[in-house]
Amino acid sequence: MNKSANVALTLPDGSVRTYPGPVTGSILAADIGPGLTKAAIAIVVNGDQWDLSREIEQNSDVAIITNRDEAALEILRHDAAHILAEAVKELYPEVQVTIGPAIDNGFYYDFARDIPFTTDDLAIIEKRMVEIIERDEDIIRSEMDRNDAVKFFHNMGEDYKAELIAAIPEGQAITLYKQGDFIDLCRGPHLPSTGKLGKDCFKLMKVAGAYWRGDSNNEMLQRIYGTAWRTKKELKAYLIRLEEAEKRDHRKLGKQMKLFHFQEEAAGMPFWHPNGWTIYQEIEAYIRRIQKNYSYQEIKTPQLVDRILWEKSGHADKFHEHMYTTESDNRTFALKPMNCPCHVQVFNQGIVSYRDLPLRMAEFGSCHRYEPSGALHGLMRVRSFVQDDAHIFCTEEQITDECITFCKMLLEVYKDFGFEDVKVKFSDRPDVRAGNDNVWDKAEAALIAAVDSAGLDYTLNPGEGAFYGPKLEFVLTDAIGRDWQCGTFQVDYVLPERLDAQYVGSDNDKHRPVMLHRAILGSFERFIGILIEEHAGRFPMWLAPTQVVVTGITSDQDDHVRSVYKQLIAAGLRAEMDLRSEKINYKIREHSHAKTPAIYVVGAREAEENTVTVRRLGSKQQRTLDLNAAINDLKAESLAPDQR
RNA sequence: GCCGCUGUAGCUCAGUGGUAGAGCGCGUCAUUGGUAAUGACGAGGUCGGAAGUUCAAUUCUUCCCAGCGGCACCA
Repeated sequence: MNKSANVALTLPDGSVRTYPGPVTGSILAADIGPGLTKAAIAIVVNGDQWDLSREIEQNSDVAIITNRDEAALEILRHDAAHILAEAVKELYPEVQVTIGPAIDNGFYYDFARDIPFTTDDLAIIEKRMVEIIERDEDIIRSEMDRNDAVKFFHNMGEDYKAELIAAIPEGQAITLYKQGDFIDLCRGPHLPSTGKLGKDCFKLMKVAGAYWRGDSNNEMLQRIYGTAWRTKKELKAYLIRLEEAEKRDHRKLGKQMKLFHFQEEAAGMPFWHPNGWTIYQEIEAYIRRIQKNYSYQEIKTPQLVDRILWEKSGHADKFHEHMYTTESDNRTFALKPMNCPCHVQVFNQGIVSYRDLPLRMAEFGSCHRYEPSGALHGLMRVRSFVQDDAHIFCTEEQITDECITFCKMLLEVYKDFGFEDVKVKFSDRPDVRAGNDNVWDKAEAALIAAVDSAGLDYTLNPGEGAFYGPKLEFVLTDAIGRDWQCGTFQVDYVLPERLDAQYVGSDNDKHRPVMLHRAILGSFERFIGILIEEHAGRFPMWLAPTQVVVTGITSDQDDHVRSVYKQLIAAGLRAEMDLRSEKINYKIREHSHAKTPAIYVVGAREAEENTVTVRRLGSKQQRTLDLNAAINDLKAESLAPDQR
C-alpha cells in the first residue's frame, strides 16, 4: 500500500485540499462550508460511494454527494429501508429481517414473520419510522470477519442474514451498519444519521408476499414497499404521478369506453365490444397492409392440433402445464399456444426450392395459454390472444438481411403508433434449452451479426432466450415513461430440425432452413392495452371507435343532423348522431367524456348555411366550417399513418 | 401457483346479525336550451357461489370462484 502521511483530496473543480493524515468526508464537507455539512449525504472516492464517516487514507479524487444530487436518491432510499427494518424490529421483535434494497422510486424490505402485516400495521410502522428519524441516530459502519458475522447473526436469531453472509465468498470482509440498536449486513454507503431522511419525504405504500431469494420453491416472506424522496415536494409529485397513471389504467378506461370486458366464466379472455373491436380491426388491417408491403404471405392454421405435434416440437415438454387440452376421437388435442409448429406444417407441404426462400409466412392466429391465475392482468396478460406473428424460412446467409429488413419494418410501425423511443435487448441461451451448443453458437453469432448490421444498439439479457433459440426483444417507452416489451426476433435452428423442414438447394440436395420467429406488436390484446394507456383513451382519429358525433342545438335541426350524419357515413367515417332533447352543454359534456375526438354542432344558422361548428376534444375552440370542407378534413385525418 | 386485500343496482360506492341505500346511468313526461350536468316521476339488487353457526346471515366461520396489489412464471 502506498500510504502517505499527507492525504490530498482532489475536488471535482480541480482544487486540492491536503490533510496531515486520514480524513473523512464529513471533515472535508465541514471545511468547505456549513451549508455543505448540512447537505452532505455521502462522498464519492475514486468512483466509489463511501460513507461520510469513513476515513480516507490515500490521495483521492473525491466528490461530495449532497441531497441535490440524483445519486443521493438511492442512498436515501436504502436508508429508508433500514429505518423501516429498525422500526419493524422495535415493534415486532420476533420478526427476522432479510433484505431491503432501494428500487425505482423507493425501497422495500422483506421480513420473515408468521403473521402477515396488514395495512393497519403500515400506519403504525410509519409512525415509528418518523420517531427513528427524529431520534437522529448515527449510522455507524464497521467490518467483521465473515465467519464471525455468520455466528453474530445466528446468535441474534437472524438466520436469513446468516445465510446471506454464508453465501459471500470466504475471506471477504463483511460490512455492518448500526443505527440505534439495529444492526444490519450492508454494503453501504449510508447517510451519516437517520435524521438525514426527511420525515415527510417517505411513505409506506403496500404489503405483499415475496419468495425468499426470489425462488418460488422457498418460503414466502412479507415485503413492505415504500417510496422515498429528497423533498416533500418530490414525494407529492410522485404520488400525483401515480394517480395520473391510475387514470390511464386500460382496465378502467376499457370499461368506461365500452371497449371490452372480462367475466368469471372466461377468466383472462377478453370479450371485445364494438368500440374495442373497431380499434382491433383498424390495427389488424394496418399490419396486414404493412406485411403485404414487406412481402409476407398470410395464412390461417387450426386452433386445435393433436398433442403429438406439440411433443415433436418440444413445446409440450416445457409448457404442457400451460396448454389447454381436450379429448376427442381417442386423441388428445391441444389448443395452440403458438403458431410456429403449424407454420412448419404448411412449409412442409410440397417441395420448397431455395428459390422460394426467404419465405415469409404470417398469421393472425388465435392462441390460448393457461397462464397462472396470479399472472392475469387486464389485456396485458391474457389467456387468449392473437399475435402479429410470422415466421421467415430462410438460409443461414439470409438471416442478416432479414433481420435488417425486419428492424426497419418494426421501427416504421412503432413510429406510426407514435413510439419513437425503442430499446433492444439481446437474450442468449437459457439453462433449459433444446439443441446442442454448436447450434446455439451458430444461432447467437448469426443474430449478433444481424443486429450489428441493422445498426441498432442493444443490451445483453443473459439466459433469457427462448428454449429453441436466441432472441432480440424490442422495448418501447410510453408517454409516461414506462417500458413495454413488444417486438421480438428469434433465430431458430431447432424447430426446423424437430419438425423436419427441408428445402432443395441449388446443389439439388436437401437442406434445413433456418426459421426466424418475429412479431412487432406482440399480442393485439396487450398492444391495445398499451395504446389505451399511452393515449389515456384519447385515440388518434384513425383508431377512435367513434370519430365524430353530430348533434343539433334544438330539435328543429333534427332533419339536418340526419343528413349530415348520412354524409359522414357515406364518407366512410365512424359517425354517430345525437338527437336527444338535451341541452347542448349536456351533450358536449357527455361526448367529451366519451373521448369522441370531434363534435359537429348544427344549429339553425349552420343548417341554413350548410356548415357545421366543429369542436375538437381537448379544445374549447369552435370553428364553423363548410360541411364538405369539414368532412374532407376529417377524412384526411382519419387515414391510417401508412395511407397518408 | 404463492402471500395479502376485495366482491352490494348497468357504473362508482355507502351500509347492517332482523332479507338494503346514494350519485351517475337507464325509462317516461315536461323542457327547445349556442358548446363540459334542465327538472319531475319511475323501473332496477335471492348483497360473487356453496356449505356451516344461529330463532334469524348480505353481515360471523369454512371452502370455492373471480378481481386487485405484489412474488414466481411468461414458448
